[in-house]
Amino acid sequence: MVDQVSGLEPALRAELHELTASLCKALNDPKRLMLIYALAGQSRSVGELCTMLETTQPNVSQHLAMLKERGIVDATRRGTSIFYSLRYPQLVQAIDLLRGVMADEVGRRQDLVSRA
Amino acid sequence: MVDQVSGLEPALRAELHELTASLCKALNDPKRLMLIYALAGQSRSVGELCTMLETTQPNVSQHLAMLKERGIVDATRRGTSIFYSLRYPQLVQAIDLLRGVMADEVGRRQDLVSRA
DNA sequence: ACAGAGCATAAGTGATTGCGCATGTAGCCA
DNA sequence: TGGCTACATGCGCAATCACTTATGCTCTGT
Repeated sequence: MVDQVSGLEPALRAELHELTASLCKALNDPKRLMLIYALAGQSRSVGELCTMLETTQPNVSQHLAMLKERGIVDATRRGTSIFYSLRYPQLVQAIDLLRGVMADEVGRRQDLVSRA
Repeated sequence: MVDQVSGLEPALRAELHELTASLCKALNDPKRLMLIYALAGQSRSVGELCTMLETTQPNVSQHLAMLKERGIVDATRRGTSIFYSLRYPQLVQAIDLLRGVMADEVGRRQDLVSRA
């Protein structure tokens, strides 16, 4: 896929990077990542998510609204509650891959420290 | 890995999400994504990157500094130039995975539009 | 030592972000 | 209908962001 990207017109390539950056922007907040992992495998109501994240209800709703805008998450009403679910479960795998890179880097830094 | 995450103490889990979010923050800018893809497979000088990104030299330097802080990128001096390279080539694969999710979502939205 | 090339850094600015607080809205039950 | 629960939304604030302009630093060649 890298070769496909480098073969694109600069304008198209920039647009693609813009889209990808928009997705990454949804992932650049710890609480949103917690939300995504909380929704991995099962849908949950806003109240449940508030308890899990230990934060206020408006705060959770705002983050959920952003994830919904980007199509990352789906909302369904059941009674008075609204249940959210992940639209793309593969997203969790992608984040895990990023986390793997991060783990390597953390290990490298600890090596540097212990060697000092 | 999801199960490993969900088995962690809440505090540790939050810290891990903080680290991952820090990495995502490095990816949430189109120009930084372009930098990463420009460095995929070969190292490049700041001047080269300025030409490729069509932006000013301080701008590129600032983005590179941020990527370097997070250990995403390495810098080596050769003469008067400084060459940057990707420290974790797997990062590109991870971004490609994210891009795949994005492509699915774009297709879904186009379906919605054409159906209206 | 000096001039210039290549890059980093500092300061200032407008725009965006996450958050708390207050309020609005939709469904359930008496 | 009224009141309650569950959630969404609007507003204001402090913090952060990306960018431009100006300046500093580090090498190389003379």
